[in-house]
Amino acid sequence: MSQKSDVVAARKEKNEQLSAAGVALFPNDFVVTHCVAEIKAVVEKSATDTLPAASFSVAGRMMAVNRFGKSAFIRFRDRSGQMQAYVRLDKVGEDAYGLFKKLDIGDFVGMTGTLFQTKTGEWSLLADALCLVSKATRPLPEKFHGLKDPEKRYRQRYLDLIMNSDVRELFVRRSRLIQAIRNFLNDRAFLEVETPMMQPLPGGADARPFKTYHNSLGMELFLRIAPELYLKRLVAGGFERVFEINRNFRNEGISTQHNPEFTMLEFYQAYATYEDLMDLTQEMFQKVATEITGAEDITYQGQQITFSGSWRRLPLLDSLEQIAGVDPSLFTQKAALIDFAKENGITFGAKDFETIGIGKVMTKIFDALVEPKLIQPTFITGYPVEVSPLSRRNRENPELTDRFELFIAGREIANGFSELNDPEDQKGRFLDQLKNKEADDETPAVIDEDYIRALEYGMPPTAGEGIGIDRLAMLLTDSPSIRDVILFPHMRPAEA
RNA sequence: GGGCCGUUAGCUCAACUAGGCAGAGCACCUGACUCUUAAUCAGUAGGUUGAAGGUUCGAUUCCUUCACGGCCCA
Repeated sequence: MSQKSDVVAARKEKNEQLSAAGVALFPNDFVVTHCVAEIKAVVEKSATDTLPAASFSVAGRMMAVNRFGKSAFIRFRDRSGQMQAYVRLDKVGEDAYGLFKKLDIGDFVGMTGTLFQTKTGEWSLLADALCLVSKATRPLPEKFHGLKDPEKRYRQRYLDLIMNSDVRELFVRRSRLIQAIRNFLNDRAFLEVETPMMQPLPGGADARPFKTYHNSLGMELFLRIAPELYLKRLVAGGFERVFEINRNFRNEGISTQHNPEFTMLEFYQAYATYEDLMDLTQEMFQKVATEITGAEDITYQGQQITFSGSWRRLPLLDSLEQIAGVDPSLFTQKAALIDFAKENGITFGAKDFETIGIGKVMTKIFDALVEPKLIQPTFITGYPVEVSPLSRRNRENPELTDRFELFIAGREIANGFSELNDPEDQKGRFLDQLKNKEADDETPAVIDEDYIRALEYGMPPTAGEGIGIDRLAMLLTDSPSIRDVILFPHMRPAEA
């Protein structure tokens, strides 16, 4: 047996001894009157030379103990912070001190006492009483180096959170980010809704879905790849401003940018256009960044990024010309454009090569040569109809759509467009999509007729947008990997 | 899917280059200590070196396969 088991076995034996001596290992009757932050606030308010006479009852996890025989310092932590307590035999008495001597780092203790200042000036709790609140049977990782192994940090996130305060703060920040977005949209009369995660037809994006099965209905269902088609049904239903912050599932590769399930904000606003949403997005990011980081400028992986001011808006074709160096005369010559792509090391699947449209070639070139260079927030506009099956056509150039994507730090962060609300055009686009779809049995080869029907009842002109919350969280927490901003990133099962 | 790197005590890491008894710090256990904060001092104990196989008198070290993870690429 390993040492770990020996430590655990030793602690279990100790637990039995404590139980036999009448000590409850997991009581729930300790009454907490203050959290650490509240106690610290009391200290702040008091005159420095006045001892607050009040008594405080506080509970927390023991993170470190310095023992001196008949007294000891404990560093303990609760949700609000960490502080120190001083436990003395002559204050807590023989029984409590005897119990305390048997406690381990990692245990939860409850203490009642008054405040005093140590020789070094640190305000500490002088315990009058101490009890065990919850016993830890496994030892915590080492206090100084903590837990570093990334695999263990992701698999046992609870340990990561116990040991690494920066991780704890990061996830608090993520939570605040989502709250800030929610407030921003609520303030603008958007209604938060929930739409199906399990869908009979996976739609609203181009991605491979996860399949599942409903036993009593005897039917196949798909985890959603996007909520889009349902949210627009709601707009047709009269909810003119809706949003949803929830999980999407895509059955594709895993990387520092991709987790199989990820969090997406989608919102729809009737009587708005994609241009309105660019303004709104800019405002949202500026407000949220200020709220979360305290400034409109951030540093991401060593790069200075500023959200302030008005962001660059660049048509896709112009970006290909200016940043990728594509001669505009190629924009109408598919073969020549493919040659350009190949010269630049862009590969096409053999099947792709026959059926690929010129719009798709353009976006491939864009992905390879333009996207990585868009460090400062940039809206790329005017995507080809071919790659935008749900977007409204541009009035002047019906081969392009009224759509934008937002890029920051070389990554796609958001995607928005004026919605296509012409049911005939929409149906035609769905049918085209179906025609060009690679033959696979992953997804049903049928179109979402009910969505078409909803459009046939009439949907007001609307603009909608999706924002990747995980990627935004990465930016605002300076995290290199999406796993760092997802509490439980997907992992293969550990070896038995 | 491909390339590179990693996996050694509960945790953080040595030992591998050039094969020769697997080590340290912290944690644990025993003892001392009533102002420490990586407390200190003394002592004890803790290992299937990710798994399987191969080469060898001898493998943590070299080779092969596999598992899991990290980074990069597709």
